[in-house]
Amino acid sequence: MSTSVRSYGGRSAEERTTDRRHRLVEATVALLAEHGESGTTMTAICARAALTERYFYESFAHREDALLAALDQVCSQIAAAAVGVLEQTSGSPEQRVHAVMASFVDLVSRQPSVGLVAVVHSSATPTLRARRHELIGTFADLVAAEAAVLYGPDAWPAERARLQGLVYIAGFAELVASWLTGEVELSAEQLTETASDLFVSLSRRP
Amino acid sequence: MSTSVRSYGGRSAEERTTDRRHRLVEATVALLAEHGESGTTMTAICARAALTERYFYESFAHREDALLAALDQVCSQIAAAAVGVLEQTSGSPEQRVHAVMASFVDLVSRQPSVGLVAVVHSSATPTLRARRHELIGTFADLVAAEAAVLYGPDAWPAERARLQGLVYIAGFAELVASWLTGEVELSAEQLTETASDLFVSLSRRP
DNA sequence: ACAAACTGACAGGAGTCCCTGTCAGATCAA
DNA sequence: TTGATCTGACAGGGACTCCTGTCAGTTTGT
Repeated sequence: MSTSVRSYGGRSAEERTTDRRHRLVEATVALLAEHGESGTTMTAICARAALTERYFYESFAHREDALLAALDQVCSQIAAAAVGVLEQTSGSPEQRVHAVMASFVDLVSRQPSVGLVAVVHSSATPTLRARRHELIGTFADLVAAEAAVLYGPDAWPAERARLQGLVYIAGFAELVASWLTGEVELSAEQLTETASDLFVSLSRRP
Repeated sequence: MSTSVRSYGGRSAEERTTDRRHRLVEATVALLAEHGESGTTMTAICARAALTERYFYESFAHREDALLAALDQVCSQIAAAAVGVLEQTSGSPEQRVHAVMASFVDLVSRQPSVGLVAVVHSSATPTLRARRHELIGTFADLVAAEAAVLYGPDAWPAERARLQGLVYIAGFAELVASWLTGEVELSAEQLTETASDLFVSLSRRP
C-alpha cells in the first residue's frame, strides 16, 4: 500500500494515519466490551471505524495487535487517572487510597467499556493475558508502595508486599467485573468503600 | 441420528454414550488448557477424543455446552478435593485452611490442566464467565464460613464476608494462574503459605 | 489543467468452522 | 444366518474470517 506523504482534506499525512489508528483502537475497545474477543473480528473493527480493511494493516500487523492496543489504551486511561488523583490528593494514606478507588469507580461508571476491557476481556488470549499480568504487576507495585507508606516499609517483606498487591488488584478486578456485569449489586459508593476497606484489611500490620 | 439401545462391543448403549461423553469432556479440558477457547473447536475436540463430529451432538447441543461441561468437570474435582480435606482435617481453622490450600496446590501441580481451565480459561465467553462467577461464589461462601469459625460469626457482616470471600478467591485464582503460567516463581510450599497467610490477613478481625 | 497521491468500495482466494448427510463395514439379537 | 443396529470415515454446503488486489473517483501540488 502507498505510504501517506501528502496533505488531504486539509490534514497532513501523519495526522490522517494517527486519526485512523485512533478510530480503529476506539472501535476495538467498543467491540471488545460489547461482543468479547471472538466477536471482535478485523472486519467488524473496520466496519465500526468506518474504514476499509486496507487501513487496518496500515496500523496493525495482526488482529491481536489491535486487541493489545485496545488493552493498552484503557490501561493508560486508568493509570493516568490514578496517578493524577494521587498527585492531587494530599491527605492520609487511607484518604489517598479511597480517592483513587473513587476515581476509578467513577471512570468505569462513566465509560463502562473501559472497565469491561480492562477487567473482563483482558485475558481472552495468551498474549492479552501476559499483558494483563504486566499491568496488574504495575498496579500491584503501586498498591505495595502505598501500603509501605501506610504501615511502614518493614511491615511486610518486599516479595510478600508484591504478592499481596497482586492478589488485591486481581480480587478487586473481579469485584469490579462482577459489578459491571450486574452480578454484584452495590452502589458506586458501597463499591468504593468495600474496596478501600479490603485494601486496609489486607495490608495492615500482622 | 439413531438412538443407542443395543449392546455393542460387550457394553450397553448407556455405557457407550457416557463413555463417549466422558472422552469428549476430557478432550475439551485438555484443549482448553493447551490452546485456549478459540483453539478448542468442535473439530479439534472430536479429533482429540478420537470420535466423529456426529457423536459430538449426541452429548452436546452446541460447542459452548462442551466448554461448560469442561469447566464443571474441573470445578467438581476441585470442590470434591476441598470438601474431602475439610472433612478429614480436624485441627484449628488455620490448619484447616492451610490443608485445603495445600491440597489444591497439589491437585493443580499434578494436573495443571485442571487449574488452567478453572482459573485461566474460565472467562473466555460470557456464558463461561457467568458460570465462573457462580463457582467463585460457592468457594467464597466456603471461605466466609471458615472465616466465621476463625474469628466469630460477628467479626464481619454477612454481606461483607461474602465480598471478602469473592475478592480473596479471585485474587487467589490470579495468583495460581500466574504460578501455572510461570509468571510468578514460587515453590508449591511457598504458594501454599502465601495463600494461607493472605487469607488470615484478610479475614482477621478489624 | 494534469499527473501523482490518496481514498473508499468491493471482489475474491484460501482457509476454517459448524453441522448434516451418506455409506460401507462391523456387530448384535433372534 | 440374516436383517436391524451401530460405528467410523468422509464429503460438502453455507457461513465466516483474514488478507490481497483491483479500480473508479476525489483531492492535491505544481
